[in-house]
Amino acid sequence: MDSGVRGRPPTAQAFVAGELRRAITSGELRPGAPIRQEALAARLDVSRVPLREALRMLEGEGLVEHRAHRGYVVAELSMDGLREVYRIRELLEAEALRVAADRLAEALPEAEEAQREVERAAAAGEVAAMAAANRRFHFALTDASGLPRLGRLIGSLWDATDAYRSLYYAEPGNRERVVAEHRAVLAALRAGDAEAAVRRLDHHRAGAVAALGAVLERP
Amino acid sequence: MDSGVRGRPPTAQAFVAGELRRAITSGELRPGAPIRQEALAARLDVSRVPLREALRMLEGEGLVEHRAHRGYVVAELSMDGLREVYRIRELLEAEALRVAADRLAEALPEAEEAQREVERAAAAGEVAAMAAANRRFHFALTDASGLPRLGRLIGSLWDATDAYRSLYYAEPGNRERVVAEHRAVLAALRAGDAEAAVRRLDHHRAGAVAALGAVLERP
DNA sequence: TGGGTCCGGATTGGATCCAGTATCCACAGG
DNA sequence: CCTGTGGATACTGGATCCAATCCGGACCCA
Repeated sequence: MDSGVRGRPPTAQAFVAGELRRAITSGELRPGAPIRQEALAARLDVSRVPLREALRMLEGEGLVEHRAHRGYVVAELSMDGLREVYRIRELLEAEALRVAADRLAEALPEAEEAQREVERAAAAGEVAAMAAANRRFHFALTDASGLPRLGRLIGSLWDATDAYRSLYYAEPGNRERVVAEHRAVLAALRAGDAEAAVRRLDHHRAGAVAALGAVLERP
Repeated sequence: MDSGVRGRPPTAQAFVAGELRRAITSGELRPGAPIRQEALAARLDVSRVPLREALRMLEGEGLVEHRAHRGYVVAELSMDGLREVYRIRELLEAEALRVAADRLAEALPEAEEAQREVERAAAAGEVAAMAAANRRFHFALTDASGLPRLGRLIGSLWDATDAYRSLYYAEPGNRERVVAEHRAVLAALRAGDAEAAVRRLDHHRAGAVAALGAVLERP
């Protein structure tokens, strides 16, 4: 038995992939930034081989892009791309919620717990913590569908915008809006009204698109 | 300038990825079969490094699965998984068609061309050619939406069932059914009725699920 | 006889080294 | 002054070699 260190991945690839996800979603690596393999590998204390495999994983998740002989770049999102991602999320998350309709009561405690953390982090201005809790909130709902592929797909759509999400959480107004919209969703869920929850999630997303668009259109 | 050889990929990874896709979708590599890296690398005359990166790509596309220190396996699909994939396709392809509604006239020639090839291959019993033409047919429609992410997503859902599709094309009855259903879709498109096309595509998919289910439930 | 342990082969994961390609800049020519 | 060409350089892509892990079977012991 090894551990004591809690859950360090069993392969270097997995470790590197995790670190890169964190760096990208936290804004440490900005969209559009090129990824210099040698430097990164040295920094993480692995060779370039597992780094490259990790980058291929992230490419599949839409977090980075690759061009032959020119290397990897942190994925950028155009305004059109942003709208597309959110439109697809609208379709898939609505489906997830409808499938989960009868099981939503079971998912509620988890969502409420996540929401408490969202509110705490929002008030404290802890952007990274808020992003993480926000994700927990939403996935508590969609995962209740019990459809693993659907969940993974929705997850990858979230990933595609994570790099920007932390940027727009930086503004207090956006954080407050998110908190309020989450509460509206929760209210619908407590009332057992899945369709109302779907509508309020749509509204929530529309707000996010507007705010993200503002972030995205500046340098 | 090099060529003459038509379009051999610029990297070994891309070449290997292409070969693997072909092998999997053609049924040469069966679902559930383990992938022995050394043997495959030797067979394709590359080292294991580009092979592993190619496998990571295919993992992102859902064609293979990976477990640490135990290697890659051609992805298997349960009956539930199959239904899930087709349900998601239903949502996304309907969206693509609706977005493309006004541009469908432009996409028609490509679709009709593909359909001619589908019919030829169906009659000749050329399974692989039929699978390829079938894909061209469907993507002529969805690509008309002009939404690249949506197109890629739908593509990856197709990939997930490709390994089985060629198995069920092996039966003449299934081939004839596909041809007939495609004709119905085309008729709706020629009439400029996108909603009717959506309904007929739904019907087409339902037929596929039934037939695939039969294939999937036997050894 | 059943179960657990330990060893050996096979296979995957990782590091280092080498080759090929793209980019950038200097410089020649118009 | 601008354009195009050539070469230097830095980076990515690939091959080989080594280490770590898993799996099957023999063996020992209760």
